[in-house]
Amino acid sequence: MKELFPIVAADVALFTVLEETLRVLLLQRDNEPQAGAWALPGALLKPETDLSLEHTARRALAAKTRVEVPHLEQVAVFSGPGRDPRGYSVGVLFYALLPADQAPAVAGAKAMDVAWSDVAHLKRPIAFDHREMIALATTRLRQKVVQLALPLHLLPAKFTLTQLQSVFETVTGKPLDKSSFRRRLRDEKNLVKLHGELEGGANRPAQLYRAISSFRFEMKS
Amino acid sequence: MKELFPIVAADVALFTVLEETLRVLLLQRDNEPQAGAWALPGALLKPETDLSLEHTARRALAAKTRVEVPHLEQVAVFSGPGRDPRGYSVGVLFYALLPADQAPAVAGAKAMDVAWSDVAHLKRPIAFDHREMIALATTRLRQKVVQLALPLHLLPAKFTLTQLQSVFETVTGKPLDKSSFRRRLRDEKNLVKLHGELEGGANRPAQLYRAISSFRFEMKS
DNA sequence: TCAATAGTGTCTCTTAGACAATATTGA
DNA sequence: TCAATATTGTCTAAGAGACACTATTGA
Repeated sequence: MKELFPIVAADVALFTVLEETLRVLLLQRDNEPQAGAWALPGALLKPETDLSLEHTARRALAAKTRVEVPHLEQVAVFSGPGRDPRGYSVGVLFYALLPADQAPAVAGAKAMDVAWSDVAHLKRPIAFDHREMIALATTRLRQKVVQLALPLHLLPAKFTLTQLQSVFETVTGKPLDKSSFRRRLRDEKNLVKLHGELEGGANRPAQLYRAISSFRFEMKS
Repeated sequence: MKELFPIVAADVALFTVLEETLRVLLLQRDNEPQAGAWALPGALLKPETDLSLEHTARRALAAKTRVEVPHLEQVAVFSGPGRDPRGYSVGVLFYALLPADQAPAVAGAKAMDVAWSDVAHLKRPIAFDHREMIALATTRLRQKVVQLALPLHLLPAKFTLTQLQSVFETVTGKPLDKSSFRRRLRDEKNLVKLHGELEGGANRPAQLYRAISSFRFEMKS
């Protein structure tokens, strides 16, 4: 009987950048199956309450997190009889971006079962097919950013151009020329110069910017 | 009770190019709900037999079509309580490409309930949220082609460069310079020159090409 | 003044687009 | 030869990357 209805779930790859590294949020599973292994936050679809699978995804994040993520995007659907021992399952994968300054609020020092893992070196045991999910979500995020979709959702509301470039380089994995990068930013007009300044350890302080209010994290062409 | 389990289905936007127009395959519904309206081919997930939702999608095409489509790709998931009056539904949308020379085999003159509709002018009544699905699948296809993913699956196995350019222009909706286009084709090496020739109504005959055997319809960067 | 980082200017090389010139066929 | 389309070549302009130069701060 259970075979007639698939399990439907939403899983979320929540990314942030810490220490110049692209990281994804993992939770250690308490229960079987795969107790002890690390998994993406996820939740089963509740038809009575969820207006869509995006709602399910947000609910999954809210359950383990206190943070509101601004950006949530579909990546792909994974399906099949062998993904989950509990039965035929359909898993809809999303990805979301979290500014670095909010990352500590998610994985506080207290929690042993929450981790921001470097996507390039996933050393923990990963549950189900979540390793593949992380790889695909990472690729998708990279593609978007390479096509010059500004990953502003990974930055705090106010940021310097150097910080923006650093996030860019971390996500894409490639260095960028400062001059060209700033030329591009000037031409597209997604940024607004603010009139306060920042830091300056022992050097020239940097201008702060914010995104224009209508900014959207979208493809270009 | 039915509320606890969502309906899970795969729908396919099958594209081809006829008369310099990008077209999508529509079927007229026999049964309620929405009898008489036109819908994308689709099928319910059968957990007992479908190894994945891509299988479900292929099965949906096979049911109304005799054609094997080479290329099938996920677009997005649509979900919610209001999409289908039969209950909460989760619909996974795919798109597929069919060479123009195989299009007649699908919608033969006999069938009144099969149509290749111009995606730019959908005049028939469209069932459910399939109009939105068609729009999204079209956008996705366009994006891929704009990024110079050669839409070779829309062409017969052998084709001329002029035919390829024409398909390109039809899908993207924009004219292309012949010289630049051929330069790009030469640089990427996805085509093989054949040594037979074609037509020539009253003019110079065109060289035929085919895709290299390892060709894949993928993003560039 | 020095170290360190922010910000700007200039040069070159690649590439896309415009457009012209040549080639080849049947009628 | 002519009409029609295929194929190739050349010029130009915009953009990306390399790299150097100037600016501003605290120590």
